[in-house]
Amino acid sequence: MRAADRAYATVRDGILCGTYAAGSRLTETEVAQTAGVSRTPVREALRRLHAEGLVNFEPNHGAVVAAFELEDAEEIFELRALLEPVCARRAAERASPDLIAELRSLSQQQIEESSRRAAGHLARIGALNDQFHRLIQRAADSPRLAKTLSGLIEAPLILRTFAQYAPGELQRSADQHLELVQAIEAHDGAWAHSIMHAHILAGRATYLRGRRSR
Amino acid sequence: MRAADRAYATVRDGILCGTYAAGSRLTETEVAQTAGVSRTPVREALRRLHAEGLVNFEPNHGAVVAAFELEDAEEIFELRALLEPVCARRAAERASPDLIAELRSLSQQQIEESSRRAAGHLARIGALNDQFHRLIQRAADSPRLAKTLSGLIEAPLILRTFAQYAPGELQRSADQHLELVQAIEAHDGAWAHSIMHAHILAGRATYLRGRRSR
DNA sequence: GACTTGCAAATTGTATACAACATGAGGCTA
DNA sequence: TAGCCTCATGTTGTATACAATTTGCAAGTC
Repeated sequence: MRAADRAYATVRDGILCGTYAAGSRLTETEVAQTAGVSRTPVREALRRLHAEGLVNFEPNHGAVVAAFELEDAEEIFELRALLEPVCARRAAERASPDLIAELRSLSQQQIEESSRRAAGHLARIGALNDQFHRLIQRAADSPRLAKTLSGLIEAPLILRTFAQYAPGELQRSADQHLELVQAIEAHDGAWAHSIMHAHILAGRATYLRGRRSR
Repeated sequence: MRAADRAYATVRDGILCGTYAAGSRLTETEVAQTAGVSRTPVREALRRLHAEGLVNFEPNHGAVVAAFELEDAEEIFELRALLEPVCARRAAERASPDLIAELRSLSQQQIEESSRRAAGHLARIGALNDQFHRLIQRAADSPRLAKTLSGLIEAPLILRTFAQYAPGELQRSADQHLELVQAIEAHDGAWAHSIMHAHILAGRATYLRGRRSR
């Protein structure tokens, strides 16, 4: 693994896990020591994270961990509600049987986890959810769409902290994934578009409710 | 100006002007010598250009200038047709009188240039067009939307080479800009959305026709 | 004659040393 | 005492030296 990748992973994980709090400074030297590399690859990693919106640069003051306000969350959900349905429609028009099978498997695992609710099910569901959405992106076969969305998917990993699922919401989310698989299998772009749109808006509502209750 | 910025500008201009042809390699040493800086800022510049989609990295083989195929153009127009209308709608809901005045000024200059057709009018119109679209983005006040679109606006600067305007198309484009200003001034989001959508699709048609005629 | 293996050149990746710049504290002066 | 100036410190920005990896070519062998 390249040193730049190690530095990138170190900082990214630190941000997503909350080790690096929003607003805290990331000096190159400190990150370099933490990751066990020199400053050069650290600079590359920080620039990459900046491009992804996870850190900001204050001029001549280095990098700070990006803070996500309510406004940012609204913006992110608005863009996802716009782009992911298009992704789903393209996926419905293009997906191969193999890929559909994989999607189905993911959504069925998610349904199981959602009904069993065994220890650590939230983390596992989160991972399954990510995999599902990324697979849809791959099926959409649009590099620029995928790149745009990846910057919007990263952030929710932070936002997720806020999500407090009401009874039934986990189940609904999993059910929507399954319905999306059916729409894609039927190569029905409009159906896929609609259900994905509803899915994102439902997620938005869950997030906002969770946030208000703090 | 920082060395990294100089390196960035050097390569970017080279790509947009066609000095660096699509597919050609960009070795760090060569770029460093051309820009008159060391390799370190060149690396940063190339990474930035990669994030913007203007260059690609072949593993352990350095950077190559990105090539834009018909497929890429289709993808870019599809995304612009999706995002720029939303931008216009947001602008209509938010724009200040000052900003509207600026937009009006730009579109009127464009109308003049389009009817006079003096020497070099195509270049000037291109610049005015860019300014106009970027100003709409600023009015939309959505950093992530702007960032996403900037990566899609860069590419058309290359694609523009293909554009061959039929008589009246320049005039129509300028007229659409003016109508957009009116929609924004009326704070009519739906109107702004519609006219921008038509505007992008018209641009797409012009591009595709120009491309086919080669 | 074709394939493999080893070497050399070139290029990227990394580390470190140095320069420039901004910042903040402390003392000096009015 | 308030304001300003100076200097020390820390951080980023840049250059360069070095390491590691790859690629193409050539020579040797089967």
